Amino acid sequence: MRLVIARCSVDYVGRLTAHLPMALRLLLVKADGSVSVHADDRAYKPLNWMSPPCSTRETYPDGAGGGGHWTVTNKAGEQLLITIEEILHDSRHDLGVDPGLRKDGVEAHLQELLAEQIGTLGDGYRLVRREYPTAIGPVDILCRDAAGLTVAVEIKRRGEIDGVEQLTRYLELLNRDPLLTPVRGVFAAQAITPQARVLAADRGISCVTLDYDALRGVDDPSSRLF
Amino acid sequence: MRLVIARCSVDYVGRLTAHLPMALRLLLVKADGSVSVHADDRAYKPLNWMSPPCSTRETYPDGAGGGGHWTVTNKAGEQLLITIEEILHDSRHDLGVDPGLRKDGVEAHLQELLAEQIGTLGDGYRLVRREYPTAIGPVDILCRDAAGLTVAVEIKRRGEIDGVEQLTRYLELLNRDPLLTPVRGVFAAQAITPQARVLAADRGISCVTLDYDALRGVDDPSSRLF
DNA sequence: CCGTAAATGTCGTCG
DNA sequence: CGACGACGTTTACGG
Repeated sequence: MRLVIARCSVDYVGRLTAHLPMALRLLLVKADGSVSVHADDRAYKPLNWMSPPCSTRETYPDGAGGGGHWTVTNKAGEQLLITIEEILHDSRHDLGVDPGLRKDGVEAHLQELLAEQIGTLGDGYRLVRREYPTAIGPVDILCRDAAGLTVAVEIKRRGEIDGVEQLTRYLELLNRDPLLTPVRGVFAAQAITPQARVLAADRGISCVTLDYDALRGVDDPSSRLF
Repeated sequence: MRLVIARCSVDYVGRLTAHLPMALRLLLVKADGSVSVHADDRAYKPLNWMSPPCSTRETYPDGAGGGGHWTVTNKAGEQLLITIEEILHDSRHDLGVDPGLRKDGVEAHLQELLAEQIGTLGDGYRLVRREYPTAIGPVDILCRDAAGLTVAVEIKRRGEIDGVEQLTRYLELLNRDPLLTPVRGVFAAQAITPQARVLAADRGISCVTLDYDALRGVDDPSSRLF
């Protein structure tokens, strides 16, 4: 990883054109060749960047002390042009390969847990399958209730209006299948906004709030007392 | 801006829980107090971060040379806990305020171009107006076809399912206006996904792919030969 | 590699 | 402050 603090201007020509006037910024060059330009605010987003794979050509017409140009190019022909007036800091550091991030609490995990414990939705529920395919995308969970009627479940971490819309589209399609219809909808999330509840009720979709810790608790062997 | 290269492990507890095992990484502390943790790959996204506003508490129990803890907290109570084993580099740089990015547009430009060249949609089409107002927001373009029937156009750079939903809502409203009904829908984008096409067809909405260069070419004076 | 959905999305704007 | 839509979205996952 190379860290450069420099007075520079930046031009990006690619999916759009963008320009940064001359100012002091951090140039971050990573081991994969990627380049990002950071201002002194906003944690997440660089002002400008080039994602890997890409390559950089550096030129310093007036020698090592003077200004220079970096031209960063990728396969698609997108370009990041960095014009450097002055370099205030330039250091390199070998970090090695990162062991990577372990996440807990995402939607995929919720889906796994609910599929394993489909009885959470009601007694006698049986799983048909996860990621049940339709022409407009997979339904999170398809199952049958105690009466044998089909139920489509959409799972979100946060239940908002667009999730209800998504489930509505699936239900419309699924209900055209004579082998499945009538298909009922269940909207399951850790938290559901009032707006989403109103829309769901209007569409005849029932809402279920999921207790992540409870679902995980039943599943996690380490939490069992016996 | 403060740049720290350190052997560290990181735990995030907030909207989810995440853990990074001990490894060499870049810690980037910006003037707004934000903190991000970068590995030596990927230009855009840090491994972990805390967005501003947030505050950091640093403790070094064994003195300046030894390991330490950074606890970064925000208003919502989310926490980023950084355990530092060793610091290899630590520098501060005053960058000042950035003049900011100038972008040269995408979707707005597409809309202008298509409005100017509404005949792209078919012979005899006439523009009624851009940004035609409705109760739930403006329709990108309203026009009439050769037969004088009303057509609502939704324009996206990338045509996906959300765009079809948006246009559907507009059509529902517009068709309640006795002066306009029947209103037909056209979904126009540089590229349209298969599932968006399926949904559009299902809703009786036609799809048009836009050639940005061709639209611009007709418009751009610099490309004219005479 | 393409298509689709999730994201600690982030970041504007507008009510 | 919350909802909505755009983003050079980026990123992960499945066929």
